[in-house]
Amino acid sequence: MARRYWLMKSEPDVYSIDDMERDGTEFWEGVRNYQARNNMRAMKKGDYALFYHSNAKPSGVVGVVEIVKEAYPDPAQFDKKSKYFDKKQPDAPRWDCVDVRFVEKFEVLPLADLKAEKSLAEMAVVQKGSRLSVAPVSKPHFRKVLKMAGAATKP
DNA sequence: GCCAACGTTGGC
DNA sequence: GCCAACGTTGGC
Repeated sequence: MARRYWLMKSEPDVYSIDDMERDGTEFWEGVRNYQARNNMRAMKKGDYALFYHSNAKPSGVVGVVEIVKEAYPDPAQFDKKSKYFDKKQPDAPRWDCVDVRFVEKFEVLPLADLKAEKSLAEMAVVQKGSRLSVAPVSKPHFRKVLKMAGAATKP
């Protein structure tokens, strides 16, 4: 099965690419949107994802991570102390997370640059009002973004 | 901080 | 099942 590609958003105030680099491997908790969750469930070990900073100055792609563990129930949904605790269904897991490993960090490639690049017009993150925090990325788009970012990672 | 674009909830 | 109200995301 060929490797697939994704984009994962995180607010740097909550969890940044620098945190990712420091931690090396981390579980991607707190996804509370069904479409995003379903995308995570489709992830396979070895897939690559663009690490995207949202609500940042500027927002944009800042690095690459690799999926190292496929979807399993997000422990945060059972944790009363977590802000991701699921009050509605604490006994019936609805939410999943995956484990990701830091691969590369680069200079932020701003959303404005992605929007200005015509060949990326179909990419989910540049669509108006896109709120999807975990989205698939086509191989050509993934390659293009890496190239624009001057990344060392080879798809 | 504002607000557009969604997604979810809940009354009916 | 409809849809208004509400909550959240995220660019600017």
